[in-house]
Amino acid sequence: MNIENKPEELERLAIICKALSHPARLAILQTLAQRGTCICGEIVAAMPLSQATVSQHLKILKNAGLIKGEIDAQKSCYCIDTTAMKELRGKFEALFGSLENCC
Amino acid sequence: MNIENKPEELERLAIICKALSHPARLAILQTLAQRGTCICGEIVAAMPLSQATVSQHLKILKNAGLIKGEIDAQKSCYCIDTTAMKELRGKFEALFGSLENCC
DNA sequence: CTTGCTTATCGTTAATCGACGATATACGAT
DNA sequence: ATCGTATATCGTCGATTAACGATAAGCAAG
Repeated sequence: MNIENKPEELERLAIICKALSHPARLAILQTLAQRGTCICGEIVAAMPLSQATVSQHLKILKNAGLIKGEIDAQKSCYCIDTTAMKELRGKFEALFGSLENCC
Repeated sequence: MNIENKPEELERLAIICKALSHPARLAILQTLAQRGTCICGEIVAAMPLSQATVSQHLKILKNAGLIKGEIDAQKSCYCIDTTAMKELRGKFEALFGSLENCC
């Protein structure tokens, strides 16, 4: 009776991991986690990348469900979606929860 | 006093996540986690991919440090590297450990 | 030493990614 | 209405990825 991830769950986890697979995006998440409250283009200022590139990374993170964003006046506010974080943790748990035996 | 990941740590985490960012590789890890003891080409049999492709995925996982492999006779044995798993968990903890405030 | 089995690597192709400049869109202020 | 600011999207291009067949390498058995 294994806690087994079904193919579509692996697919979903893979999408999340892909979103996490770039240093710039991790840096964005780190910034969001530190400042907690939403940030907008401060992220652009804090990174050595063009505005277009940062916006693209933000979109990827958002599409993966890792962050939420809402438009406030002409500024955009982003923050980490804690639900996704719990989902991530849960899936990892299901995958590697019971690993003790090895070669 | 933040528990902050340095750039090179983010880089390392990104590499791990990239290795995890493909369903086939997650499936391989799942198989290894379930069977626990090392497997070799059973993985190939268990997957709808060619032997070459599976071997490539195994190499990627190994390069990322997620699995260990050793050659036994003419067969190769792989298993999950629990150290890497702990590292992964630790880095996530450092990144998202303190997230409560949101927009 | 040759055959058969297992795994790794090579070479190729199509697809996707990452970065950026150039727009486009939205909106407050003048 | 026009301007300036903030953000998103488009189009492009070089780099990387994913998949596979073909082939190489290693080894046990005959």
